[in-house]
Amino acid sequence: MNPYDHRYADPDSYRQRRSDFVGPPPQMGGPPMISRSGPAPYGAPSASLPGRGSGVVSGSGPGVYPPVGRFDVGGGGGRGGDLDNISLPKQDFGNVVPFEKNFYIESPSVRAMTETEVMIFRSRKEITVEGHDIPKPIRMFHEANFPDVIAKLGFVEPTPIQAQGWPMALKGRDLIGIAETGSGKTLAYLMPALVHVIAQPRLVQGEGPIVLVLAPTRELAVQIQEEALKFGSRASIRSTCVYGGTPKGPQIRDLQRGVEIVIATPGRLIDMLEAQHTNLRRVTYLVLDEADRMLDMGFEPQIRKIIAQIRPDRQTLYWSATWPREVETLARQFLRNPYKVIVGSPDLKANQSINQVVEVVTETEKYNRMIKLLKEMMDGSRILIFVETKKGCDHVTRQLRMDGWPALSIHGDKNQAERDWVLAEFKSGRSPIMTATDVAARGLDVKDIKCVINYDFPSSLEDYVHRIGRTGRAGARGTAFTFFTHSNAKFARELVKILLEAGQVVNHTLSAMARSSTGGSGGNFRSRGRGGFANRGSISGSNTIPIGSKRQLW
DNA sequence: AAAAAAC
Repeated sequence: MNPYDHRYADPDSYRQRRSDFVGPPPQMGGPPMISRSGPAPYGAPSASLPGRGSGVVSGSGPGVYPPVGRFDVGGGGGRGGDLDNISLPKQDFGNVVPFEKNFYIESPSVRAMTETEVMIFRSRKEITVEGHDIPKPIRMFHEANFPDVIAKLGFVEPTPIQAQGWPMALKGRDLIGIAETGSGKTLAYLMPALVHVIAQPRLVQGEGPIVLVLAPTRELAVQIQEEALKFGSRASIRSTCVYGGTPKGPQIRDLQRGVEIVIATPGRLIDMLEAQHTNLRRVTYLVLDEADRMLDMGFEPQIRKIIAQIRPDRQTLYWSATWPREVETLARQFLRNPYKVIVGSPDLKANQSINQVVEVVTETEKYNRMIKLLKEMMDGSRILIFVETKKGCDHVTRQLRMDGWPALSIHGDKNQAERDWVLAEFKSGRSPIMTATDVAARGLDVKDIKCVINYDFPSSLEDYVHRIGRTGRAGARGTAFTFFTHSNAKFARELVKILLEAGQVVNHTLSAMARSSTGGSGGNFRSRGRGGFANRGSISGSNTIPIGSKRQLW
């Protein structure tokens, strides 16, 4: 029996409710209804995809796709910079009421583990731990001693990050959790979050959330909340998602009715705080998902602002698949005596169940190369194509459609209604090809993505790892094709390391580039990305390596 | 020489 189970003895007083933000609200003029009969024949689009409210496509071209391009520029105005100028009222945490955060009850079976058994378990699961007073890992779900109300969810064996992360998080300690994409990180922090909420005094009118989860994209925030709803509802724990590009009304309503868990993107949350639609005075469990991204230059000022609103004795948890050395110092500014748990190699690592194929090509060869790949692969399963810029993304999408491929694109210059719609089309398989910028690089869990194509190499190796991690999820296998040009030479060495570590065959042109490249780790994380010129001249000729045959690919 | 994140 868990000592905290008696709290919230009257779960009925919690009105469980689904948020209604999924799907384009009509007032936004979202993509209209789709009428289709049966799956689209590939290579010959017969689907009558809708035009958008105001911008119906001219009838020329193959099929009537929604226009490629941006629909919502101008309306939104500048995000980012402006946000950094907002200052929120300073909070006084001098006299806060203490709260409970240590809920871990070590099971007898866990206590019985000898140090040797613990070592063997950790080494077999490739778990590395740091910190003081580290709890033993659990081997079975029931050993976490979750409250009954959330314990009966049918789990048997926790994933490695959960096996070690749950006891750590349940102890109420700060935590840096690093594990590859698709390894169960969301539940690794959501389950302890539910336990945490159950043990806190009930919310009263005017109080903000107890748990705050921050995420770098709107789609990811929505996805996390879907999980929070799925598992929180059993314990009558309410959650909502606060993010931009969608009307504020419903979000304000949720916040004011009271929600124990808020999942948010930083901009809209700051907006809500400024307008005093909510406050963070009751937040005692803070999660940064994709934490390295949340702490990079674009986000850091906003994160600082938000964290300054939260009591310093909170529990703070960072999660990511990638954790560049350079963020650690900054990251620890917001942590107290944290644990660190790493699953797999502490180096930058890719998911082992992904076949990674890198081709060295020239810019002009990319498109035709991709078409060849698509022809080999296209059987209706999902293919995700990453392009570096929004403009490039539109360009590739337009080209694909003109050639008859059922492609839709998602990026940050499209309005949220279209982003939601495109993602839904891709998830359902109605539109099996999605082109995207890095808005889709992190965290998105779409089932059965057969293949990721990096049409452009990303601006960091962390992004590479996240992008290819959209395939090969939850134990399935996947393939990632990457076009690599001379201008990417500075990444060659590190890329080869990642490939070797994942047991991949490295093509010799890339090896040659790695040997002659001056590029080290790609520079400092916080200034990485742009700048730096490739080491040209050391590579001669165009060295396209033929891609493998079909059977080799999956 | 970028993406993302508010209105």
